[in-house]
Amino acid sequence: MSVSGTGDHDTRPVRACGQPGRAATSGTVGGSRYGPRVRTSASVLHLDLDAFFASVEQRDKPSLRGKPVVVGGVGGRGVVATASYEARKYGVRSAMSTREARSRCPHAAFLTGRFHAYREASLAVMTLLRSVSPLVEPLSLDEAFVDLAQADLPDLELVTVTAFAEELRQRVHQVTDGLTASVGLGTSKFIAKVASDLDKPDGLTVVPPGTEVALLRPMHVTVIPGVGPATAERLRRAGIHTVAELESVDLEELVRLVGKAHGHGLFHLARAEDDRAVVPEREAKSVSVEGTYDTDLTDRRLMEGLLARQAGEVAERLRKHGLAGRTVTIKVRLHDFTTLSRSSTLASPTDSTAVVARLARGLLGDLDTSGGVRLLGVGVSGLADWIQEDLFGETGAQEEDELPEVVDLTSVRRRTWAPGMDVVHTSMGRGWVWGAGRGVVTVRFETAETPAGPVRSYADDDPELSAWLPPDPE
DNA sequence: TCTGGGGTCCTAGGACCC
DNA sequence: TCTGGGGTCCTAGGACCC
Repeated sequence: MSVSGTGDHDTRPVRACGQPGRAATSGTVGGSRYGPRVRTSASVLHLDLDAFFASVEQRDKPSLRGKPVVVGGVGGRGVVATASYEARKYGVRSAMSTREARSRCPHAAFLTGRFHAYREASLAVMTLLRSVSPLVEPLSLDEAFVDLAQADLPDLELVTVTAFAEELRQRVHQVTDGLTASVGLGTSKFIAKVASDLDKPDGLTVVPPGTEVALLRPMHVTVIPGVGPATAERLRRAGIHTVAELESVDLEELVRLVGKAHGHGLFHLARAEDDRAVVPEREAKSVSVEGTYDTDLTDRRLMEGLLARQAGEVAERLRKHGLAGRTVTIKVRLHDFTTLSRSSTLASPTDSTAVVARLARGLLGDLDTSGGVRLLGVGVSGLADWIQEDLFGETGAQEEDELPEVVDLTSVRRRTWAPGMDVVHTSMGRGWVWGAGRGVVTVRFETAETPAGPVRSYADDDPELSAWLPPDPE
């Protein structure tokens, strides 16, 4: 265990937050998620499992222990997801191409991921953390914040939280059958996360309240989350390298350099001002599937087939989670790595393979792919679950006499769907046309179980829908 | 034959409405 | 009436994170 930032108690005015654990709201800066109301105790914990994927492999395969292990894509265009500490000695790093990792460390074991095993280990850790505090915010399979102000502790004194964190690390080791974790403790998410990085692997770092700024000042600006290569380069050109230098730049100048939201964020984080709450259970905003192919694709029919398959995977995941979305986006990376996206938004959410696939195919049609394509992807965003989406259900179902008059099916013509007027029959039963556009018809069903919905979208050449339609009069 | 996959958030311009 | 804005939604692209 180490305690950072001895001495040098800076005189930064800290506005005390009466109840240390209370979920803090955003600061005074309009729209910014950061503000000066920092906790007075080091009650935010950040836990990071060390070299997670590689460690799971070494745990499950004793022959790999003590040896360089690289987990990631093993194909021609694969990259490293995690390198064991033995492999890092040879310069192997996350996000490096597997090709380069092989040349740096040819004798390493190169493995594709066993995500089932990782998910299982992750679940064991997250379950442990949730048994300790209701406020656990996972960031990925191997990382989480824990709000100790909501944990069952006698107080939040430094000695108390430190002993608690040390015990927690040991319990992680037990429930995962030997994995190690690095832990940071601080007065905010930002500081806890910086702290967990200071003593890796298998370490604990506590940043005492009041010492944050002194800790950060000599560090490079890239310690700040959100400062990646592009932002670091902009700052470098302005002569800003360290947090101390960043702290000396006024807000207007920062906004001019990196934009409004980012500028406000950097302004506060450079002063260790971060009152973001630990938020458990965030709702998904999008679902997507993408793939990079070992050789560039040139055959349009093949691309359409691959997109259709991805559309099926996306739609299946949507249905599995009871979600549906209105916006379908395709992603296309050309041979020269230029990346394009095209999207289209429906009148109402869909979880249908046929609808997503059809839209994806149409969107691909807008693009020139003659030079070859290395990546294809499909995503759905604008998510809502059915119950939330069904606004009529919220406000009360439409009464029978408010429903539009039934239109004689023989008068229905494709491409002239009239929302609220036309009635169609599908395998789900009779429904009203709810929205129409871009070759997609959205239907709202009246059933005994769900008087006001559900809503479902179909392509207008979807067999499930069109089988019931009268012949096109044209 | 450098450069994954799953996400989140932000920006900027145009359409459209009041 | 020669000249508005503000708000929201949509689209495309980019930065960033693990």
